[in-house]
Amino acid sequence: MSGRKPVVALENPGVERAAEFIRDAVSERKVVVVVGNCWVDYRGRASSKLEPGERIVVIKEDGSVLVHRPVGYEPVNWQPAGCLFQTRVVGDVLHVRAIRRKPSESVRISFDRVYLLSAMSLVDRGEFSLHASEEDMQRAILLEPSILEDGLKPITYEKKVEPGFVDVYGVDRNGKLVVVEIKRKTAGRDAALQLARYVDFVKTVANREVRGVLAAPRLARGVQRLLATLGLEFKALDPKKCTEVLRKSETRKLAEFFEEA
Amino acid sequence: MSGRKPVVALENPGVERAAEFIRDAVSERKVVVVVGNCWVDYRGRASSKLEPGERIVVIKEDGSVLVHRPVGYEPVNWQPAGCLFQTRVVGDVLHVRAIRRKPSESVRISFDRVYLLSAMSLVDRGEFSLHASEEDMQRAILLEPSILEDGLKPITYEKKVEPGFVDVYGVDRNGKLVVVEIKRKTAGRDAALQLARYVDFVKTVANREVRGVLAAPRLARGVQRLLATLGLEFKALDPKKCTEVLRKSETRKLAEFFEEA
DNA sequence: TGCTAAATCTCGAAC
DNA sequence: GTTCGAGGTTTAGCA
Repeated sequence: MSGRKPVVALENPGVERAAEFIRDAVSERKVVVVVGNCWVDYRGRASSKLEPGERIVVIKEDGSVLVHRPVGYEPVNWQPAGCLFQTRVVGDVLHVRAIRRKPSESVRISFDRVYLLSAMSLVDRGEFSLHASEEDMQRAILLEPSILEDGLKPITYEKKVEPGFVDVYGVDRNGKLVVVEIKRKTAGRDAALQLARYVDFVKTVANREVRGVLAAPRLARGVQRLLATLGLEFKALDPKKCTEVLRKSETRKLAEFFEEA
Repeated sequence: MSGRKPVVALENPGVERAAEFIRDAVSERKVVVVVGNCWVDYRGRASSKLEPGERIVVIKEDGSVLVHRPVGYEPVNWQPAGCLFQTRVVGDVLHVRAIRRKPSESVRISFDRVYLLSAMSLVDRGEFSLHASEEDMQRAILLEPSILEDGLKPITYEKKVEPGFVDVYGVDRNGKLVVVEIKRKTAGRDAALQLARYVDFVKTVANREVRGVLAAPRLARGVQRLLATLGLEFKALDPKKCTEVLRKSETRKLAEFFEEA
């Protein structure tokens, strides 16, 4: 732990020193950050020219490049992962060129001054998750059933059936019963089978046709076919859209909703 | 020039020192770059959680924030310009919170170690231009006339006529003469009137019917009606599509093209 | 101000 | 590999 030095930084290196440093760092798959006065020429899907100014340039270990001005969310120039790099000095100017195949394009960044140059070996295994709880998604459907399908009218939720609880239970625009199973992330075979059991149970109790709808951000591989076999349906439901619905209707309470309906 | 120090950097500052440094830099509207081990919680249009890992965080002078992992073009977390910042230390953890109103959201970045911390006053007045010159668009039409309309056959280009030069001059699928006027951006009334003059000239010389086509990314307001009045046509032509055509056919030379035709 | 269309879109999954 | 669709999309152009 104490032996590791994740970041090495140089202040105001000459362009020759900087070129050497960048070449080494890129070949060692390190992340490189360069702050300096530069201009940029891009040619590929489109073409662009950026006149000189002071910017931050990031070269990542996967070969992606970002040129950031002092303002703005977006990079002014960039290149996605997979670039090859050429670094060389011509006169007093350091040229860093990122080359990409398919589509064939290149970004050339030219520095006449480098203020800060650093190379880093970053360890980042942290998981990233976008969440919207299953309960959030359920509440969103109850508040705004049209996000699932037009004309859907929820009757109850968390209804007890044989094997467990039906997430949402309602009637579609044609008066047909609908059982909805919600998954907050990719729905697997288990979700499909669980829904099938619920549908079967409701069918025997109600003694009429029942639709089964699996609502999830996406389906796992092969589950679409399984659903077809089971006579069930899939409806893509974006957790973020649910969060939006909740935010917009956060003044309306669930209780009020059912009173109105 | 020699007195200006655009970038100040600290290596391995403690979190207390880092907090103070960031507070000062942000209040002075400097750009701040932090490299360290951090985790991120976002709540707003959606919600997200990023487990600990080593990343690069950039806070720009306009109040935008970027959290970059060691790979990938896109930031894993971010916030657009206009954020307010809270920086504080709790225990041994440095929390930087970016708050945005409308939509109300916040990103909290928590560091337990900072490897590199720098603040910079960058001067960037350089102009950025995405180009596809009018000449590029002309060459694209000559190489691939179908991007304008099927069956179009160019005869010459830059043809001298009374008031100037016709960009492209050709014959359509029905053998009718066509005069094309190209504009690389929104075409205004002037472009329409210029085209009208060219068409009139060619009509008097050729003594037969002549179509006038204005090729541009779009029309300014009211120009569509003016074109109709003048008996001219508009064809949307995307500069980027032209660049694509040129890239795909860059081995074919213009001369060869005319020899083949 | 809100909507619509484009972006050097990027990114990932399905086919 | 290519195509298709979503994104905390963002951003720019108009009604």
